[in-house]
This record gives sequence, C-alpha cells and structure tokens, in this order.
Amino acid sequence: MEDIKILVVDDESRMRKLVCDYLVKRGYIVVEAADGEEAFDKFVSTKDIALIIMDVMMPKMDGYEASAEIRKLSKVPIIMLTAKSDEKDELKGFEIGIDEYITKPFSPKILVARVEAVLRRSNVGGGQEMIEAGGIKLDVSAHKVTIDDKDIELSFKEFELLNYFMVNQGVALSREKILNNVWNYDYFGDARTIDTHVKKLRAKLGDKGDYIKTIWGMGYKFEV
Amino acid sequence: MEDIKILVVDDESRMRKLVCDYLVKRGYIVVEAADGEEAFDKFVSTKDIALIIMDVMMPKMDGYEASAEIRKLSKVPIIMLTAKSDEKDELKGFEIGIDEYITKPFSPKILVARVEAVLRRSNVGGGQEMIEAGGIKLDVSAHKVTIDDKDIELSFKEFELLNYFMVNQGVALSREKILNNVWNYDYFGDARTIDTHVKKLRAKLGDKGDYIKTIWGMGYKFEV
DNA sequence: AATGTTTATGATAATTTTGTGAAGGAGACT
DNA sequence: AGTCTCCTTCACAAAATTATCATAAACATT
Repeated sequence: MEDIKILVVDDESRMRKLVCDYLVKRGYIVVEAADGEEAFDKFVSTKDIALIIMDVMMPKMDGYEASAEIRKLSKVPIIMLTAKSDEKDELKGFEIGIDEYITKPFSPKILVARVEAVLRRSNVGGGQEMIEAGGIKLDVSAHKVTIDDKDIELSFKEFELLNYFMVNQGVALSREKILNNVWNYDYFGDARTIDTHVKKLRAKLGDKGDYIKTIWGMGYKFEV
Repeated sequence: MEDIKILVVDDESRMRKLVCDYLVKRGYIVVEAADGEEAFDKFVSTKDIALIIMDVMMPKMDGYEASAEIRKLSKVPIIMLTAKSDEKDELKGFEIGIDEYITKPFSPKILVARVEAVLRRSNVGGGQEMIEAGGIKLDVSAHKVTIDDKDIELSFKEFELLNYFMVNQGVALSREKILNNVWNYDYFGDARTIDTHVKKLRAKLGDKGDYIKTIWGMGYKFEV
C-alpha cells in the first residue's frame, strides 16, 4: 500500500487521536483537522486526500456543511461519524453524497473495515484490488500481472489495456471505446495502435493470449 | 429508468411486502424470495437482477450464507436488512462484499435513498442490452448470439441484419428499408446482396432459420 | 402448362479489416 | 550525449467478409 492520505476531522482531540492511531497503525497517512473550517482548508491545501472521516457535531461548521463545501470541489469519499443514528441526518447525508456512516461508539475493526470498503469502492489503491480470469491475475494497485502465479512484465499501456479488457469481460469493445477509456480523451491518433498493443499483449500472455478475441469489423473482446 | 430488477428476500411476508411496495412505487421491477435458498435459485434463474435486498435472519440459509453463495457467481450489489446493529455481523458482511446495511426498523425514505445510492454506484442502466425470440438470444453489448444457449458465430453484417430483424419482429421489411437501416446510407449497390446475407443467416440459424420469412415481391419478415 | 417475375443458391471477385514486422520518435534514466 | 524502453505509425501480407453475377428454383398470373 502506498501513501494513502486520510483527513480526520473531529473537534474532540481524544476521539481524533483514537481514529488516527488506528489508521496510522494500518499504514495510512493521516491529516488532522479540528473543525469544519479547518477541514476544508486542509483539504484544499493537501494533495491527494483519498478519504475524509468527519464528525457530524463540530463548532463553526458542522460535518454536513463542511462536506457540502468539499463536494463542490471534489468527489472524495466521505465517512461520517455520528452519535445518533438519526434518520433525517442520513437522508441529508445521501443528498450531499456521504459514502458511509459509522455510529459512535465504534470499534477499531469496524472503522478499518469501512475505510477499506470505501477505498475499495472508490478504486483507490487501498484494499488491493484484484481481477482474475482464466489464470490471469491482475493486481491493480501494484500494477502487476501473473499468469498461473508467474510474473509477467507488461508496459503501462499494455497493463491498462489488459485491465480494461478484464473489467469488461465478455463485452465486445469497439476500438473507439477502447481509445476513450484506455487512452486519454485528447488522443486523436490512429486507432490501429490498439492492434499493435493487442498483438504484444497476446504474445506476452502466451497461450492465454487467445482470450483476447477479435470481433471482425467491430473490435475486441476478452473472454475465457 | 428502464426496468431495473430488484430481488427482495425476507421470510416475513409482511416485511417483504412492505419493501416491495415501496420499490414498485418507485418504478422498480421486484422479484421476491422467502429464504436464502429460494433467493439463490431466483437469482440464478432470473436475468439481470440489478440489486438484492436481503434480510439477515432467515430459515434454511441465512442472509450471509446466501450472499456468499451469490458472490461466487456475481458482483451484484447486496443490501442487508439487519435488526441489530451487530458489529461482528457487519465485519462479516464486509468480507463477503455487502454494499450497504439498513437497520430495522427503517423508513421508506431511507430504503429508497440507499437503493438509489447503491444503484448509482454500480452504474446500472448503461448495462447489457438483450433481445430474445424463439430461443435466439442476441447480446448487443457483447455482439454475441446464442441459440438455445449455444454460441453461434455471425459476421458483422449478419449480426446487424439479425439484430434489425429481431428488433422489428413481425414487421414486413422491404429490401430498401433494410438497406437504409443495416447498410450505410452511402451504399448504392445491388439490393440483391441482402438475399445472400439472408441465405447465410438462415443457414447459420439452423432450424430457426425459418423464422426469417420471405414475403414474395416485398421483402422479409422475422417471426417466431 | 406456359410465361414472366422474383427469390435462392453457389461460385467468384472485390473490398475491408486485421496481423505483423520494422522503423521513427518522445521521454526517462545513466 | 547515449542508451533504453515504450508508444505510435506505416506498409505490406494475410485473413475474413461482403458484393456481384450467373444459374436454378419458386412463385404468381394467365
């Protein structure tokens, strides 16, 4: 796991410390803030915050206000710490786009489990994401591929392409679609470059290269 | 919203009815099951279930067991209904990949809010398009055709043609119309080329080739 | 049954698409 | 600057599909 930053916001320093401790123990980088205003500032000034854990009850700007402000800037996942499991509150949260609630008191296990679940959902390298099919294992966070447990060296584009194929197993993918998803949107070069990458990918996958099927006049499809 | 199917699993028929009512009111298609075993069966036998809402406490197979079984087959999002907010249970659920919890008793608003949140997360809607008729299944997204669940190899044009026929089931189609819809508008060749494609298509469809009927002096029609 | 028209079929030609190897070029690293 | 890897492009070969045509069969009408 590499340097995932979590912003922890709570006005009670004891609670904040507690949360931070557990997260640090799990290898996350933690940034702290004592209220909504500070949270917002820290979020803006700190690069690549992957997740925010925020208490609802806070002076100056409460958790919902702060979340709403941050939502204007970013879709960063937010977990809300709440004392009461108030229904109205949860609804309010869903509108803003709160990803998860943790009711106090909570156990460290619950905290970590939810954090990893949210990170997994938002595709941050957090809990490692794996895709497997037909003996090909793709470790997204580590950017690594193994075939029958043997390491395979893939270039960046090759990896991205294989990843896209495997995520869309069984789906016919046009070259245009592949370009739009694997290449940046500002790429306007020749679509045939895909062919070349497919060729290389097939070669590197050995026997399993056959899983990448050509759909004549259409594109490609990954299918075991 | 177009025909999103939700599987509701609860042994208490009153609770099940309640949940279903709210979902139906929101325009979802609901499939019901009374226990984990039935849930699994229904999930397997019903196509394109977009979401499962499941009670934890059930006879035969509880919610976690059922979820674990279903997880072996699919990544369909699962929302768990739980009476007690038991910490251990939630942990167990996260391992299996439960997407959300709703604690009983809950309000319809909470229910709907969570359902929509989960569906939004899983990007339902842009999914797979399917046409079926007389044992011929046409998977548009995968560009794949099966007859009685056996794969059939079709070329691009053949696929497009069959697709057009099946979309216009029971409608007599003139050659001109077929040309304008399946071929590009810039095609000004011989309309008799359709005959050849129809021939090939019929051959590849085997017995079911008869579904493509010739309308003498007019064109063709697909009818089961 | 004969005739003219339309459709089915099989073979062949034309076109399109894909596979492949090689080469140029951009960027990273030494 | 030199080397390296990776990405892209190009040209040609290979493969597959699609179109065309000639002929046979089927159909409708008289």
